[in-house]
Amino acid sequence: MEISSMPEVFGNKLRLSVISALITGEKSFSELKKYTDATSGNLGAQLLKLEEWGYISCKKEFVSKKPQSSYMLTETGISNFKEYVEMLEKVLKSMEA
Amino acid sequence: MEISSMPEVFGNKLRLSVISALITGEKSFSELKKYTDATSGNLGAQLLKLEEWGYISCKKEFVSKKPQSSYMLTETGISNFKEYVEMLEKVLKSMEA
DNA sequence: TCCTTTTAGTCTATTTTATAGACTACTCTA
DNA sequence: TAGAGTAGTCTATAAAATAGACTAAAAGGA
Repeated sequence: MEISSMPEVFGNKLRLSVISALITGEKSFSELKKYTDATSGNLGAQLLKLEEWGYISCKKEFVSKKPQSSYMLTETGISNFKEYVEMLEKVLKSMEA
Repeated sequence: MEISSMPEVFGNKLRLSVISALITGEKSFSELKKYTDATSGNLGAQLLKLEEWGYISCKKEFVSKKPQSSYMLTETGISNFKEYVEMLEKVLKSMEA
């Protein structure tokens, strides 16, 4: 991956926080809100983008009649994140060389 | 470094491109312009921010009566970039665990 | 029954940031 | 004297992020 083709998705702190939160497993809207300390509006907007870009998916269920949303990273999301980190590692190494 | 305290500087593709270009050595305004394919206005604005945040420094000289600008990463810039990459590596590893 | 809490958002207005490109300024070369 | 190269600045516009008021539906307690 070239830095010039870096996906837009990584250019935002909140989106990176969400990715970071979900990499260890699925989380609900409320859990993400606590973890990222974001407002509902902003979190909702960034989750929508992440979903549109195919980085996360969302499962909505009712558990004992309570709504239970569950956000998780997709395979695409994980592999693109890996690629991004590897690209940055390469940049760093190009200095050491 | 916590992802929540990720510096704003890394949240922009052009700024990351500039850092990536300078990590192998100093470059002029024109060289950065070619490398990043940015417009003058945008490049100028982002260079100013990078300088204000202490990530780059600029040396201006006249070499055989031609202006010769020379942008380079500061120690702070390099170490903060390292920290950023290392933070992302940790996030990735937390998944593999 | 009515009020509050929990869960999960949406919607819109505002603020912030990024971006393009016209313009300035100086020097050298043809 | 008219470009071309170097190095930007300035301003208007566009795009993005952000806050927070608002909606909705069910549970649980007074």
